[in-house]
Amino acid sequence: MSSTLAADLLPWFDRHGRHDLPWQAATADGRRDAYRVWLSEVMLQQTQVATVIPYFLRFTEALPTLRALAAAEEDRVLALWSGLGYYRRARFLHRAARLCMERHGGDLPRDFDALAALPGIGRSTAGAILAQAHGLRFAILDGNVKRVLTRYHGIEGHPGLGAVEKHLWERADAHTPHERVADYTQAIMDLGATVCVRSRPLCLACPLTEACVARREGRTAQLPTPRPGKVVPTRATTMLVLRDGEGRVLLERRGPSGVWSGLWSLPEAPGHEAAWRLAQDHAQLDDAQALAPFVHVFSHYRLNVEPLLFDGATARPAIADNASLRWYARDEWPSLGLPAPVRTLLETLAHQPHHPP
DNA sequence: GACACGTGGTC
DNA sequence: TGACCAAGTGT
Repeated sequence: MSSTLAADLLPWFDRHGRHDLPWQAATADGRRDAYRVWLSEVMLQQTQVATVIPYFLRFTEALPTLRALAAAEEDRVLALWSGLGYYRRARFLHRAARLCMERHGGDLPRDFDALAALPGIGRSTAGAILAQAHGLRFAILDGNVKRVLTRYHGIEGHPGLGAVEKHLWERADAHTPHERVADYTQAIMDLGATVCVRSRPLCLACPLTEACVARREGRTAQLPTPRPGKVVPTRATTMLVLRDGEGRVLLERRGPSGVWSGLWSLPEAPGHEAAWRLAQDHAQLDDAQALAPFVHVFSHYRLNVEPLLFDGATARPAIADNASLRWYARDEWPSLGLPAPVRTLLETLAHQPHHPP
């Protein structure tokens, strides 16, 4: 298929695109570091640029190369990811780095199939890495591209549906030019992020406005077709804050599956009674204090959390401090992979200690 | 194909 | 305020 989309888009990109994102820095040979491109693409999965930038800077400062990432402990990787969400991405990233050391001589492969075979790298991320780092002609199809293309072509149906997505991949591939592929993929994402935004797109500033079906037919507000709504369930849990006389808190490493997998979190129980029983397994205590309950919203359910503070606990050392259950002092918290609400809760508590009810 | 998987911003 | 969802992938 012949297309003027790329030809219309690239001049706009040269003037209005984003050219100074931290992962765009060129190496000495004018290329981009594949490791940094990979890391940025994974961090950017389902996550916006403004959120990612500080995490990216911190991560690359701590682990500047694929080799350094592969050599790092998983706990360290999760600590660097802490607060960014979708923690499985970090575990996949780490595992993939080690696979690259074993299988690919310490580099990311430049072959699409080998790249997409690595954990956490799907079709779009593999295409982005090959295009951005190596200038190879591969299409991407992320949320930005889906939004631009559904409007540009007037494509109905939720982009997450298989048939719609298949159609979009065909369009995405057809529009990908043979020259300036890295710039093109960045350009179409920039357009989606800054002009063809979800609500109130800036069509007057859009270089594609003349050929855009949604614009011509007045359907920009209806496209892309929203996700079919569904009711999210609500769950409840009691989180135990066991704190000893020195301000150390008992944390538990979560299992390999489910939410917050691999992260250090507070021990949980189904209710206050069970919480008391669990607490007494780990420490000698005299009293508990109910802290302010809060709601944490995940993508697929709401979690009502009732934190229960057991202060002045005396640890039973026979039980505590094994591989997945440890008392951690406050100055150790920054180096742990903690779920965002747990970090918030602990920091809030540390700032306001010893408040009787 | 449907669902699991985080968090924070927007309107 | 709450629904919606943002540079997706794996099961």
